[in-house]
Amino acid sequence: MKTRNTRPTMDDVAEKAGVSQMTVSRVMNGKGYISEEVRSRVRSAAAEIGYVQNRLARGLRSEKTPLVAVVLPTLGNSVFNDVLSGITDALTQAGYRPVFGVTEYSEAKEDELVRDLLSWRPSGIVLTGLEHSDVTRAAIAAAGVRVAEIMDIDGTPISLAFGMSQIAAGHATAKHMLAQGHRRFAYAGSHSGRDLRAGKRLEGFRRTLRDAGATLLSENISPKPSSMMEGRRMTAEILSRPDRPDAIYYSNDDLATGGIMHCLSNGIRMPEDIALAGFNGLPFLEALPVGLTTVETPRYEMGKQAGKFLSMPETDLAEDAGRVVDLGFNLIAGQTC
Amino acid sequence: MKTRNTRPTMDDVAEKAGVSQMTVSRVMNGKGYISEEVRSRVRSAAAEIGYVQNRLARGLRSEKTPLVAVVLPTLGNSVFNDVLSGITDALTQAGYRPVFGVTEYSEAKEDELVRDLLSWRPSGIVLTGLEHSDVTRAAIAAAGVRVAEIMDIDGTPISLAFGMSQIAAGHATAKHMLAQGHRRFAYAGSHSGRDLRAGKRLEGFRRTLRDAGATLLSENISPKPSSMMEGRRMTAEILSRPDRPDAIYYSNDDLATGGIMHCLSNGIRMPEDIALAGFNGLPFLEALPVGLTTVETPRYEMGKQAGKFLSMPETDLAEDAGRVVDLGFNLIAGQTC
DNA sequence: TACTTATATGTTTACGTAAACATACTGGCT
DNA sequence: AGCCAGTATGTTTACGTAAACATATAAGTA
Repeated sequence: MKTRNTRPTMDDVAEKAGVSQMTVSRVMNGKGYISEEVRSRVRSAAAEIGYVQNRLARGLRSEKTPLVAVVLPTLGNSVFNDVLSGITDALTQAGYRPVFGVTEYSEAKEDELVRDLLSWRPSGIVLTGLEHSDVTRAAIAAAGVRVAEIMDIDGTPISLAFGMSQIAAGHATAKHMLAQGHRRFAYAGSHSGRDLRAGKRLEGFRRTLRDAGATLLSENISPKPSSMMEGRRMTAEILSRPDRPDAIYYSNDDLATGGIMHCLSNGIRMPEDIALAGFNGLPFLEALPVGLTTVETPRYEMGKQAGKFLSMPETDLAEDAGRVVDLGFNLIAGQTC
Repeated sequence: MKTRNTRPTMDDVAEKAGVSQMTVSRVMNGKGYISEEVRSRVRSAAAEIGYVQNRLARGLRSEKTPLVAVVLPTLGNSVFNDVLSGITDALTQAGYRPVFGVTEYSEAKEDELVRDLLSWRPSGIVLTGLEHSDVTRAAIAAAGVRVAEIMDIDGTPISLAFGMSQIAAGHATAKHMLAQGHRRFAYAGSHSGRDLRAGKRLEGFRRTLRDAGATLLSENISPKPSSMMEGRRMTAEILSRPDRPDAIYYSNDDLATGGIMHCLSNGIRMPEDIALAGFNGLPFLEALPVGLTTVETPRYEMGKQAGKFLSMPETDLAEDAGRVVDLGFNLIAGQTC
């Protein structure tokens, strides 16, 4: 008799139920033929001794796990909260679990993180954006996991991307601002410009201004993470310069909201004195005294669809390779421009 | 010779480097004595064939994993984004990874989720709040994992809790509102009242009103998740009743912000016509036209400390058992009461 | 009747790793 | 010279599970 003080295993359940370990395995996983009588005997034996399966052993033996690695740049922006929420909902529904980490917009950290997450032998991985190092690409290819890239569709995905065109969003914003008669622009971004999606929006924005003959006076990039306070500070600084713009494009709503705060506190009229535009379409904007012009994005949906894709029973990946699912965006014309 | 098309293992690295598998293991984990020469040979062999360790096998053999299970009620509230962010930061620093799931404020789902997460043999688990079923308690005890409970300290933790007194927060808010001369109150909550922390705040609030002889006219609980829109709707409804309160206590800032929106849209003055108070102290409140009276909580810090605790090298758990770390809160007196 | 087929269970083995237990070679110290 | 401690490696084994391959009984079919 074994008086181990380790956690009960299938062998313990088997002994208790008077069957073989394999029979217990079959009952637990609902595979193969099991008589009702044995099934219930095993079930109650398991319950009685408090058996909990060991996923490590299961994953090792079966060479697959119900894990999906999730790589996000940050949790400091509620955008990724929505994305993660979508992913989690979809995965949970299918019995999968997310394991995740944040890169803080650093490629080196992404490499490291992806490598680490792959060591759990997940069946899928969610990456943010389409730009990834060769190291990461190689590691993913070698691991043979399903991949979903989210947020961006301007480029060639490894497998399938769920997102929207960041360039088009920048373009749309510029077009809207130009249509309101603004000609002298400034840009305000954060994270030292390491946010590549923001960079693409700026690219689309810049190009559209150039085509229209308008000027982008300055591109202001803070090394800090984005926040309302930082947006406020940056706005104050931009507006204090001799070469004053008549419109500011922010890389996101947090910064832009800081801009609104600065203007309200200083009696600067929007859009007469200065026009502002943000990006994301966060819910709290509705409660602001001034409606911010912004671009609403299907964040939850991106996560949801990516999660669904990764938790789908094996479909033919080849046919999806390089494809893109454009979930679109929605320019919301507010009162700031 | 083995021409497998599976992923490379330590055996493959060992063969390539001309050493034993155990030596590879030692190099990878930096344990035991290894000569510089062999170390570099193994390293380059591993890099060359793209070896990635198998954490499942490692965890199975060593009977421990660098995983921490995280159980949150929802991701639909940015509060838990901050908490998760703190947890993730602390864990990542220590080389741990979070695996998580959401309960949607359901005890049954918590039981199921905890059981599932424990099957990964995590070394620790983060739970939200102090109320857990016997099933969950038993499973955790049997698993022998370290436990950190967050958000709440009103009760007896399984091991160690990082949070603040929800009851005291409700009390403080009531005290503040009473001091402003309000006497007739209404409460607005969400999630069908399944949010137990909100329940405790209400309890503290209710008790304080009673002690002061003030009346709580109605407790309005929406079955929906909290959101600004729902708060707005509820506020409209509460204010349309014959028995009109002169103050509303909301279970959180989202609902309260909806209240502000309703008042602003309908020319209802705050606090003259109606006083409002929320809970959480979310950053976006700073950008609202009216400063909401609320209670700011150390969300990130709760997560951070919980994560740190769980990723600490084995400390004596017994001495911590049942202890509580009160991270406090901060009542912010705004313009709404 | 013999022979398939469906049902129900058992036995053996391998998944990749690290713990436990060898083994062997160095150099310094008695 | 003999011995011990430190350094550097190897061999065997077990972690808990499920795949692969038996085996056995009952029921249906040629």
